[in-house]
Amino acid sequence: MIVYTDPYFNLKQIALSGQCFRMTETGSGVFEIIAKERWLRAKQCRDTVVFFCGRQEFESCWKQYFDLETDYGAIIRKIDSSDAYLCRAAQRGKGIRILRQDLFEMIITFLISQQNNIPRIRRCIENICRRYGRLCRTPEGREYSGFPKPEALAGASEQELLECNLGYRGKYVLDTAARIADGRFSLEELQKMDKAKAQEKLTELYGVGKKVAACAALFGLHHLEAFPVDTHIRQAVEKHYPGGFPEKYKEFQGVLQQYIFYEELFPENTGDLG
DNA sequence: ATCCAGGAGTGAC
DNA sequence: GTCACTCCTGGA
Repeated sequence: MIVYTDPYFNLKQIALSGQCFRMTETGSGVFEIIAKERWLRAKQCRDTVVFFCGRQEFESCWKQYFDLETDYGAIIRKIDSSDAYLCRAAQRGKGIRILRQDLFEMIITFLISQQNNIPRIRRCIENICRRYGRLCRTPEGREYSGFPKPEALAGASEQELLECNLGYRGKYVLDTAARIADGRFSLEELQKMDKAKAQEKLTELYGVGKKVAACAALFGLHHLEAFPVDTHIRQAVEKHYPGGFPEKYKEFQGVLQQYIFYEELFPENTGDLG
């Protein structure tokens, strides 16, 4: 087990930030996270997080997953001190980090997220994981399902995906998984691509528009300048930045988007430190 | 009941 | 390029 202390790392805030749908709080401050086919339990108390895993797994997997090498304090210090709204949002959501999640998982996840609510997004994802993901076991022997590989999802039928509760999004997921599985669409190329170009390329996928592409780039490619605009963000930006979101934040505006999102959806005391 | 939720595709103009 | 309409579903 690994003990890690950082004032800019809060599991509860990350869980509420809407970037990870397979992270659940199973007890007070205790979280279980599934990423690809890996499972982790971690417990937070104030600024300290205990990872229930070995040094090797922490170093090779979770340290990177939680982006622990990036200095989020440095990002927050770049916020204009005269911008009271952004300062407050960042202060409240300072424990959020941009997780380095799997690109395919992010594309499918945010395809499902469109015109959808969080509890149902979770259910949809669990459904496809149970049906098409590899069955795995926690160190204690409990079963869980990994996120399906492109080939596994590509082998689904539209009817089956309907049964997984995906609704009209099923055909998007099916076509996208098929194109990635058979190589018509290369995720490897996307990794090497210029950042602006990568988002444009993502929208070539059936069912992927600007918003989903931005989410996939931010959470799956760690392109911090990707700025997903949903209804909440659009309203907040219109209200606080009538001239548009400041250009000076461009290279890390995806992080700021997370702070704004958290501030708008969880104002005041909800979702505070665990 | 109607509306809308963390959108995108399609066709009409 | 910009509408208006539609797509499943469930919760308010």
